[in-house]
Amino acid sequence: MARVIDETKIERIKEATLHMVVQKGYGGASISEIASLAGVAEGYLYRHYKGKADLVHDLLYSNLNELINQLEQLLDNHHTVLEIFEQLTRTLFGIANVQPERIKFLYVLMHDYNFKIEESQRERILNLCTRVKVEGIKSGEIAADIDEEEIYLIGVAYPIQFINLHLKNFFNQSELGEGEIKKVLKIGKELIKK
Amino acid sequence: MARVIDETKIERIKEATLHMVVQKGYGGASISEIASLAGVAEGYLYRHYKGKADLVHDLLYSNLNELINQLEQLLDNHHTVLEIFEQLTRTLFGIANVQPERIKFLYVLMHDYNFKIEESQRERILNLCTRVKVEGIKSGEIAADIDEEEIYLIGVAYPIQFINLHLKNFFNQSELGEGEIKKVLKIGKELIKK
Amino acid sequence: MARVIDETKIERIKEATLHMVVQKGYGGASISEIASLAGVAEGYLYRHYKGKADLVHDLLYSNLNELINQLEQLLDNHHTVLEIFEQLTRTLFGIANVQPERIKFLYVLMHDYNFKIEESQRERILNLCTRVKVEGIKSGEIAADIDEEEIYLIGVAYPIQFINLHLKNFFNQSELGEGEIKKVLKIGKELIKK
Amino acid sequence: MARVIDETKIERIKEATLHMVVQKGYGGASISEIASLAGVAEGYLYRHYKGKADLVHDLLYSNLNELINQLEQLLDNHHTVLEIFEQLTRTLFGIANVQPERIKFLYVLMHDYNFKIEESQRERILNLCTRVKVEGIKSGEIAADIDEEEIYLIGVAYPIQFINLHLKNFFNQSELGEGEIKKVLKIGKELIKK
DNA sequence: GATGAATGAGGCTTCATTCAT
DNA sequence: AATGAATGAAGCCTCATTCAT
Repeated sequence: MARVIDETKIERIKEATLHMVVQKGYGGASISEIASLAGVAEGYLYRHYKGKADLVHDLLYSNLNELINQLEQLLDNHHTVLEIFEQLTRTLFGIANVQPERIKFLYVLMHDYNFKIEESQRERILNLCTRVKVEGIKSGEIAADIDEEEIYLIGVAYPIQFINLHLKNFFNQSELGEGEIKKVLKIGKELIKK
Repeated sequence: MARVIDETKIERIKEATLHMVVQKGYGGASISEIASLAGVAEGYLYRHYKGKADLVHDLLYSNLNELINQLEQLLDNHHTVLEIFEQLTRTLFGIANVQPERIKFLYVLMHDYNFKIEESQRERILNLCTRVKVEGIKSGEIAADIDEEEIYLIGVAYPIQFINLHLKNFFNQSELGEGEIKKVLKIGKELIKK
Repeated sequence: MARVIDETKIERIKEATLHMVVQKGYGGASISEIASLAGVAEGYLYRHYKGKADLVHDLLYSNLNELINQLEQLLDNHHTVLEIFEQLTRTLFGIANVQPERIKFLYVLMHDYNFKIEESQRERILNLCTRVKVEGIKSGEIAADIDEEEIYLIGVAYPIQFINLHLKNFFNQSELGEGEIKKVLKIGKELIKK
Repeated sequence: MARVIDETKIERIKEATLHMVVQKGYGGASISEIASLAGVAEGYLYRHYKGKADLVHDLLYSNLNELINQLEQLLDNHHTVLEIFEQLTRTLFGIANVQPERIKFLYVLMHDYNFKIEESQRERILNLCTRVKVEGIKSGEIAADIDEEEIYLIGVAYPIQFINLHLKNFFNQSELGEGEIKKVLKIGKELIKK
């Protein structure tokens, strides 16, 4: 009877939000700009999100979720730490090359002191790191004194940092090819004993 | 005499700004709160800064400057890459323990896609990395294929990332003692060949 | 058949509107809440009313109409002023005990400077007062200098005021029993000479 | 040094608020209309009031306060219930003739189910009624079974109701002269026992 | 020089109303 | 006939900035 919800609109809102948050940060991204960029009425947003915070939170949550899901699958299918690090890095580089703003978005919000990651997601990340640690120690790939934090820093934070440095052209090297993957993996490999 | 009072005011404004930006982010920090925290009239601020952006920019610039100066001195006095990495890490941890907000401030703004570091500062950082690279290769401490970027990432970005992960209690480990320094240096050491 | 369903819908809309206006005031009552409370589509409302104002206006009109009709019947069946006052008060108390929201609704809107009572209804009320006055003077129950206004104030406005003061617990007395009816009537009786 | 607060602006805001609330009710009165009527910037309001509710609340509070103060003085200076009622009525009529909107304002908000009078003020009103009751019973002017509520209704609510009926031209009698005072007092007198 | 009163553009949000289905 | 998705004007409010004093 009534119009059907136009899913492309919601998709456009998400894209526009991602874009604006990356361009101007959470505070600088305005609802009116997001709406106009998405080609949607300002008020329309509020039919799907409680407000700006909800919108951005939701977007962070789902992006992170997708990433975590990929990581979990990755852990299910690969068993050596080296393999895992490599696949993880390739995954992140893959996103960066196809949807650089998605990586920027995660990067910007993960470094914002006002945006806490959902507790459940923090726990899932922690669990992933524990799995890597346990399997790595069992197989003898990594030393016994390596902890989750280092795995996270080297496996996730470092590649993201690396990618964004490139996207920002900080060292005037904007490519993100096989050579860059190698560079990132080099650090990961160092972590692995012997 | 009048000058002295002024300098105190400017100093208080800088402290207040640092504090508010860290607590509430750039967008959330309001001029009126900053002024009242600094015990200064709102209008006074505009006699010294063109506006809020200018104020924060200036603060980022001077904080970064101080840090870069310290790094330059460090390079003048220490010659092995290992030493440099260690002193650098100790410097950053020292700041984190005494003025955690300064580290948070740098962390937050360096990751913001709005706040580009001054070109001159970027160059100075680049030069510092080049010096480390050159001396490291000359002394045989690091491999020939290491580049500035990696030195920056491992020597600066990684420790800052590490510190902030702790300040955020992401892995429920908030201490920043000798043990944590060791952990950070371990990665640095891995970079150094054989 | 379809008609029957319609009537229920309209009825439900009226109930929902009454409820929401009483709970949140005219401005605070939203069409979407009213529609959802009535189990009706928002758009449906606009097939029967020009808008929110029209809806509420109509509701005020019909409620007032019902009350005026009751008063007219009352006047047809009772002849002494005293009797009329008593029956009138009992009628109002009756409504207040069974449908307190109806009394609140009338109370709220009759005192709102935006909602003018329809001219035709004002005239009917005036006529009712005139009838009471004329019959009262004829029978000698009330003084010749009593006018319509006083009859309205004492017979209608005063009881409604009294009831709402109780519904608001202004004097911490929320009951509306025989004792309260007596109290109200006492004032009415005073109006009646000798 | 800086500009001095322009008290006339605050005064104009108060007047404009009173006016708009009377004309359109609390919900219908908009900040932007109030500000423009007062000839003041919209944001200026928020330097003195937390928001719209605070502004209107404050205005209701102070208006009511002034009235209650007058009533308290009145009670201090006049001792028979009759005198008190008369002076009270004259006071209210006086306001109505000079500042009709003040009376309308009180009338509108006292009948709004969303605006509760401050508890302290409710208590002061209650105390005033108690004083009248006690003194009236002591002097034998009023019956022992009269309670505070009736005193309030007859002494305050009834005159206000009466005045507003006139201001609304409900019975096409807009004058508020000596004759109308007499009419109101007649009801009051009835309350007083032989 | 310094103050803080005042401004007003622009932010977020609500909601009566329209209209494609 | 009925729905409810979509709109956008308008509401409340914040706050960087200006400027009279």
